[in-house]
Amino acid sequence: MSHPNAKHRPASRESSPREQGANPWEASAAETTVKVGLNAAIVGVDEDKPLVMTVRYDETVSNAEAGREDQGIPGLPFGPFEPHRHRTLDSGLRQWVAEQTDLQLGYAEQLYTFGDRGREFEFGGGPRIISVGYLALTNRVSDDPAPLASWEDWYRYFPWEDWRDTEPPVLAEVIRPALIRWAERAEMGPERDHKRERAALCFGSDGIAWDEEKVLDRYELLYEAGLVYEAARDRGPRPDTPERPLGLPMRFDHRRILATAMSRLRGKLKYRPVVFELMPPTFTLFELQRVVEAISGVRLHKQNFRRFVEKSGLVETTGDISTQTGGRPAARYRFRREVLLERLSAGVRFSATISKR
Amino acid sequence: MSHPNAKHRPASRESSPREQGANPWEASAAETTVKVGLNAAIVGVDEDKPLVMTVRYDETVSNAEAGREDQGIPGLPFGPFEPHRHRTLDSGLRQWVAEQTDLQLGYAEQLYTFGDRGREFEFGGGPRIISVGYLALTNRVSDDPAPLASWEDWYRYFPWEDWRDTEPPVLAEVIRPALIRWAERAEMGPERDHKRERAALCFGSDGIAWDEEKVLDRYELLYEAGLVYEAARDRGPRPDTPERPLGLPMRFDHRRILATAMSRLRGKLKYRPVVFELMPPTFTLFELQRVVEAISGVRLHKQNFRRFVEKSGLVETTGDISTQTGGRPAARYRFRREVLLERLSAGVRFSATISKR
DNA sequence: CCCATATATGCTCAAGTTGAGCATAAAACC
DNA sequence: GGTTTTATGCTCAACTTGAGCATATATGGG
Repeated sequence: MSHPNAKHRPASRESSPREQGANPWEASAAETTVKVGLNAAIVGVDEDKPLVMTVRYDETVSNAEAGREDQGIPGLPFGPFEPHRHRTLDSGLRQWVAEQTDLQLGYAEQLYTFGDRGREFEFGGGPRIISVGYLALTNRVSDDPAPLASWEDWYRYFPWEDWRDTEPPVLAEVIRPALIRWAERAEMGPERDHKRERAALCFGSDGIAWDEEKVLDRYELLYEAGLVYEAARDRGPRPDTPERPLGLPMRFDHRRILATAMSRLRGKLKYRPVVFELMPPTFTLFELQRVVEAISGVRLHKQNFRRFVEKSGLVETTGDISTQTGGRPAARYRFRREVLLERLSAGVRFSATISKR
Repeated sequence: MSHPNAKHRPASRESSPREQGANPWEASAAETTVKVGLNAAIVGVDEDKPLVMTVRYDETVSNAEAGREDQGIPGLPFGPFEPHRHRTLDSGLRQWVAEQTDLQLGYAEQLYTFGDRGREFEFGGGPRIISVGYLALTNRVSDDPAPLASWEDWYRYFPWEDWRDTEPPVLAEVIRPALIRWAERAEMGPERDHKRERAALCFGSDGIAWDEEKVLDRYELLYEAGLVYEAARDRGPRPDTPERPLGLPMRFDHRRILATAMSRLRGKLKYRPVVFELMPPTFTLFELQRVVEAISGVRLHKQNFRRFVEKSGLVETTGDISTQTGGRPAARYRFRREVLLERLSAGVRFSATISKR
């Protein structure tokens, strides 16, 4: 049985063990040498559009490491960790981002380290590549980025993740039917049941609610079922590859890293005051709500949202009012940066409501 | 101002940038080559003792990479990732653990990837080493481990983390006074205030409650203040190095990885059903509570704990009763593994109470 | 100027959750 | 049989959450 929190896999001996008590570092250098890629999912919000920074390359990339079919497909800012040039992983990431996007990162946190990137790096014979993914947040979305860099609406890559107005039609029209076929291709019995259940858990259905935090699980399921471009790219055409693959693709495993970032951010929003990294210095409560909704992809109950935010102690009014709201003017607030040092630091709690606020 | 959730650091140009649009992988191999260490914090519980698997080495380790002063000091099971031998990071970890401890890992999750290990690896001139830390959970604590491996009470490494009976005396006797001196060594003004506040936040004090999840923050503060062995080992003696350093040391950065594991596990306990990985197939509710208390280091309210667990749907009774409890016999339960597939999956919620149950 | 329409903001209410403790049950030990 | 120990049932007040009603104050059109 699979485990949603972690992998249960018997430790098969892939080659012969060493003798007890040896120093594991004594293995020869050639066997232990790898390259480490640093990848940034940089997130911002413009009005009600969640944005991710992408980079395209002007040269034609031809070596095996760069992915054979990825020319022209944009990706996240990234570059190799260079031990002699970078003091830490973190600072290496910041340098690459600055060079490629002209953005000076503020908030950045490590997401995950991926060791298996499908198969695209297994030929070419060069050293194995490992990706360290980061999530970065910024409010500088109107600065001009470098020529090859640009902000993109993240729902272009994940159209099934935006439930703010309605359930995305692609779910009923494409995804759920394709996942049913995917399950049917397994032989009848526990495996088929398990696949069906997994699909229902990830994408919701009769009785199972949509969980906006499961972005990564959903992407990985679509990849496994061969419904995203990257699956065919990495493993050859699949039985059910649709004519119009789901969402826009990215280079390498960058869409997976973005999915990881979205999951983490949607989760963290609820228990840490991270939204404010995405806000301008002052804002109205409704602007704050729109940003939370943009990130989480669901609508919130307005009065309860303000009740929560006001009670939390995370913000204070500036005294100004904003009259550009289209209705009664709204009070402007600022984030109380001091609370980052207080024990109370809660995040922005919310629970989804059925459209309409 | 520091940020408790992530690092805010300006991206200083540590060396000259490349031209726009270049393929970052084209940097020469020598500049981008590193070694990756896989490290496992394997956790189990015996009665009410939280255990971590440690390994000692019988040979004298002499090369710079292994840490100059670490001979004889035990550490976590670890070994380098070997691309030709290991299919994934995960499977590499499992192999090393099997070889060094004779344990077949079940649940394992990645914790964090550390790129800067203090300074102990900066000389020697070999390739830079990066550590990927994992948290693993097991209930096989009574199996005999390999000769050089052994289970140790994790509070031997973190004596200030066990609040089950009383506030650990070392806090009032050693830690808090030393941290006050550490803050005083900063010049008067915002920096000193900030240090004082950070100490109070980490270790609690007037009005600020103990937060059992901040294990890593506390360890890092003690390291910075020079109060743990590893600080003197990595950076030379500090002004305030105590005669009796705090807790037992570990090799390399292994105590930091263990602290990360403890933080993650204490947090995750509350929202994912991970405790059950530490339990035998059947157990009484009080046995379950003792394990949660062992891990979290705080006492829980017994009636409320059972109310929560029963309501959660995570367990079902087996029909058996356990008569070895010292009092009225207790019903035995088993974990309903099915719930790992259900949407409801909550963790084990609790909040600390002031000793006494 | 008045009205329709927007958004902002205050307030209530029922249902559920949480923290704490009282009370009783059923073993073991003497 | 009484004491001790743990198990388990139950209550109660305080607080939180989800939902919606009502009022306030802008804007724009006639």
